[in-house]
Amino acid sequence: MVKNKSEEELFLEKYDKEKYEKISVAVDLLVFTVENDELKLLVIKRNEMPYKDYLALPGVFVGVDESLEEAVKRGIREETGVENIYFEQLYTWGEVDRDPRMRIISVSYMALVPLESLRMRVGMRVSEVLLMSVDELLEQKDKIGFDHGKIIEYARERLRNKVEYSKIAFELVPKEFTLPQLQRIYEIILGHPLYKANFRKKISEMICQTDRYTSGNAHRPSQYYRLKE
Amino acid sequence: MVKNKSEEELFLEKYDKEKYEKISVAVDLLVFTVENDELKLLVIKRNEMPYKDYLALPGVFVGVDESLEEAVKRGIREETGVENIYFEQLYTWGEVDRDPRMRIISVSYMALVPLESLRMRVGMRVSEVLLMSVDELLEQKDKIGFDHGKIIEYARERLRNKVEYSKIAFELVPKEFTLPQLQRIYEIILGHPLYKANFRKKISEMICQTDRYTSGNAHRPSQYYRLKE
DNA sequence: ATAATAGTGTCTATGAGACAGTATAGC
DNA sequence: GCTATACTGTCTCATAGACACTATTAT
Repeated sequence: MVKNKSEEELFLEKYDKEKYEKISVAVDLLVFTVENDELKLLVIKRNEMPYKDYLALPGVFVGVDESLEEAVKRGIREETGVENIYFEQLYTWGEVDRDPRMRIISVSYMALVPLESLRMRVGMRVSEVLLMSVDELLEQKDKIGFDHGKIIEYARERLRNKVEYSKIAFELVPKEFTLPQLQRIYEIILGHPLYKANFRKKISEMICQTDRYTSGNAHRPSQYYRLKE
Repeated sequence: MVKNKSEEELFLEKYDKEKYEKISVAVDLLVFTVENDELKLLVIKRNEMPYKDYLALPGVFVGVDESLEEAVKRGIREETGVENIYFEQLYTWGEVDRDPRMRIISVSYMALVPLESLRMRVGMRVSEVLLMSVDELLEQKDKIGFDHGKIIEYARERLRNKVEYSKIAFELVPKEFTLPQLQRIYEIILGHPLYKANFRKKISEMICQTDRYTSGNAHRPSQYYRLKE
């Protein structure tokens, strides 16, 4: 008796045969920070083929006994030395030919870290890690390897959107911050200036005062705040 | 005589083990539709261990030579018989123990299909596919296998959010639809009634009239519209 | 005419945006 | 007092929400 195989059955046969050729899974990291009034991203300069001398996102392969989040934490630790920073999943990229060496599906994660935390770890790095302006990066996408240019664009867009309706920007300032400082972060991410009074009204319910003030500047000092709760 | 294993032997053991233990990648499908004034989801009743007799999301493994999107299209075709429906990536789930058989990372995709398109394909299905109310499903999460209950909640939340700021609800009605019909879709997804006049103002710039009207009802007929562009 | 649903006009409260004003430090 | 930046008050306009009203079909 001839039985028609379902597509799934046929697929599983093929799948079994190609077991040795299975898909690799990686996490790609988009570590953002703000430096010199610019949004910057942690990238590496590749010193191997493929895409030798191109820029690329740092990333690690996901181990069989490792969750995606564990892989992300490990990757962040390896590339920056910092721990316990904010991150969130962005998108999963699965085109067949996105890596010429082999089939790699990559789950991208965006991490935000205040420059101060990153600075503490400067010099610890082994491989060639750079902080580059996101605007400049996206102006010369031909220097970015793999599909990472597209991923960076996606992340920047997500960051812009999320700044508007979430508290994500607070991840880019120290625990205590001034409002002009925070406003600068918003403006840099959004790419346009904001009105002081409106900005303060908008975030007023998210913050609470401290009794500390800036000092040493030839103008009125500004008060330090912290995130509420 | 006890013989130490050669390096070659050890390597082969390790290689073999890793070969077998690599990560598998699947796509899980959340096919939503609206039936009888309820938001419904396509689920399957499992007839195998693990989670035999539990409900679960349909899904397929991603082939080595297949993109994520190709896998999704294949899965949707296999489970519903329909083609060319809207879908978008939701989230990627990567806990180590989420499937007791083996390490599977699953990329979840949400698909929306008007009931009319689904109806055309009813009876084509092989395995046991059900259309179940999302509310009822989430009230009895203990009957849902794997981490799929969590995934369904995530998807429902995303759908709710996205209805508010996108044109996603139009994917659940036929190409030509009446405004009361569309409003009903919005209300079902959001879970609360809307004011007619406000609803119409809000979507007025997304739609354009046709010259067709409903007929045969004992009340004023309603006009058919279509999505602009 | 009535019942039932389709469709519209408009008042109000809320919030975003724009701008002008006041406050306080170092020099 | 001057300069530079911090901080605040308030007007306007667009929009979301609430509600009352009119319109059109079959019976």
